[in-house]
Amino acid sequence: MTDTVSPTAPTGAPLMLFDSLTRSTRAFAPIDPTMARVYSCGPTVYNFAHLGNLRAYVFTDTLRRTLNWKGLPVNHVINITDVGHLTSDADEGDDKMEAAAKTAAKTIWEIAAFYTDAFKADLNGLNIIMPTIWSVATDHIQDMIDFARTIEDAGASYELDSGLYFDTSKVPDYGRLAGARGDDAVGRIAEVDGKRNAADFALWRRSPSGEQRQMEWMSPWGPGAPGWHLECSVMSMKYLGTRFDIHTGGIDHREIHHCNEIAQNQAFTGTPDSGANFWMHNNFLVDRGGKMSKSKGGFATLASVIDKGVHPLAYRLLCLSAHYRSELEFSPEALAAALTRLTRLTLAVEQLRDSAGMPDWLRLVEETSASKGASFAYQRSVIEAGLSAKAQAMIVRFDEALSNDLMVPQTLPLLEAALADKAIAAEERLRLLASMDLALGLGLLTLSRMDLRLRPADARIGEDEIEILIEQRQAARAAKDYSASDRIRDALAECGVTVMDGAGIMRWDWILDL
RNA sequence: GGCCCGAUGGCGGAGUGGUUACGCAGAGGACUGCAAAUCCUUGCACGCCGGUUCGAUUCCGGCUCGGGCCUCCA
Repeated sequence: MTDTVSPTAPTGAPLMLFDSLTRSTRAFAPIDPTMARVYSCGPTVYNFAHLGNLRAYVFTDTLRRTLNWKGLPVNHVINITDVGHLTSDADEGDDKMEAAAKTAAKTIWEIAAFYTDAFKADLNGLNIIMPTIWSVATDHIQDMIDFARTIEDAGASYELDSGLYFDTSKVPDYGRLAGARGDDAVGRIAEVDGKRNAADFALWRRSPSGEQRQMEWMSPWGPGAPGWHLECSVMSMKYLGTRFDIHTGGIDHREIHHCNEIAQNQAFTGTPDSGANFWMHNNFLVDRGGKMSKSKGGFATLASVIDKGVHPLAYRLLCLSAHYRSELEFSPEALAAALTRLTRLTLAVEQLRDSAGMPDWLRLVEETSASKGASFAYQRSVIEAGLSAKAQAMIVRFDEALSNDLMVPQTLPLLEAALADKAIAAEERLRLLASMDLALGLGLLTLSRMDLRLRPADARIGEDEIEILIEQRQAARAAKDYSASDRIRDALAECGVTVMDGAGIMRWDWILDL
């Protein structure tokens, strides 16, 4: 899914992005003016992604869509970390994991494949554009060994019984990304005997003698597995070059993982370059207890959200309602609010589509986006051709918010105002929606109200049965037998169904039970 | 223990030295047999104590509370 487009310089307001390394917001300019190169730290695939994990990819997707929307194609790499630490994982008691291992997958490799697929399915559900390249860690073991060797040759490592370690004192400015990271601030790290500096980390973890790991490879430092910081250095450089535009990841990577990655990059290239021009970190999804945990609560995964009858795009909208650098407080109520908001947006767009018919621009957009490859720049040119001055001004404001370090929460009121502004022709409002939604990725042009009616997993009544009861109730109402019609309505409510007489073909919906 | 961040109405969440987005919920109205859905209107806030200032929710200091990283983590 590369963006196949005639490259254009980014348009509109200058794109300002916050760079964690310099802790400042700067104008973004791609190294290669025809293509932005972005690397995103991906998931470790030994379990389902929970909603907090997914927020990172909604963020990355928003970044990518914004670059595209502003006219810049993106070469995007996401890694899949399938080198695990299963031998020492004290995190037991996860039924899903065990159950899945027992039923669906037998080997560690099958488990990785299973959760990789599940992850991709989640991304699909959230309208997240797939990366240009998925890079799988275990496909790059030899690259990692070669990379570590270069670091060793550069004299930035040393060997201990437990493996090959990176000497963080050999690199300038170690820990800059983390802010002043004192070498004495060790806290609760279990010390490894012989480490020269507290912050030193493993490049290669040698298997303990006499122990066979589930995943291990031969190396100049004996059998074992690569240190996990290695993979991102290796794969980002392999696919994007020693210097690329943006590296993204969760804020938890800012202090350690990315510091180590930068150190490796510097030792490898023999330069003070961090490797990326911008380091961007999304903040956490939290609940009242704090950072969303792996196994707590009924809403841990996107699948569980769907099981509740909540459309996954409601979760995307929830993510979009907060800035990526702010913590976002998750609760069933917040999710329900997002679903209601999404529903009303969908309704508004459906009405616009009804009154706008099928203008040429819309047909063109649907054809070209369906047949893949049409750039946002091209689609925007089609959509926005001949917009009135007033509508253009709305696009400008939208662009300004987006360009201001992805101020997406501020774009939502703009979108809603555009949809509701009776002073603008319906067809033109639809154009505004079409353009804005390229960046927002809610899929509103094609989403229907009916799509949002998701059957809860625990529903106890069939749709056919509901339709029959609805018909009976309509008949009773027509006969003015209101006690009968109310009885049916109550019966449906008992089954978790609400009737909506004034809602056209919808007629009924599931009652959310969060 | 070390380093760091946050505190906005019932909930989520923007933003600003002086007129304080937006969404959800609530309230009122329209519609409805009554509801629901929808549409219109609308009340509600800036943790505490000082300081700077003509004026602070916005700047500074302290406090309290909450959270993150230091081990794998989005």
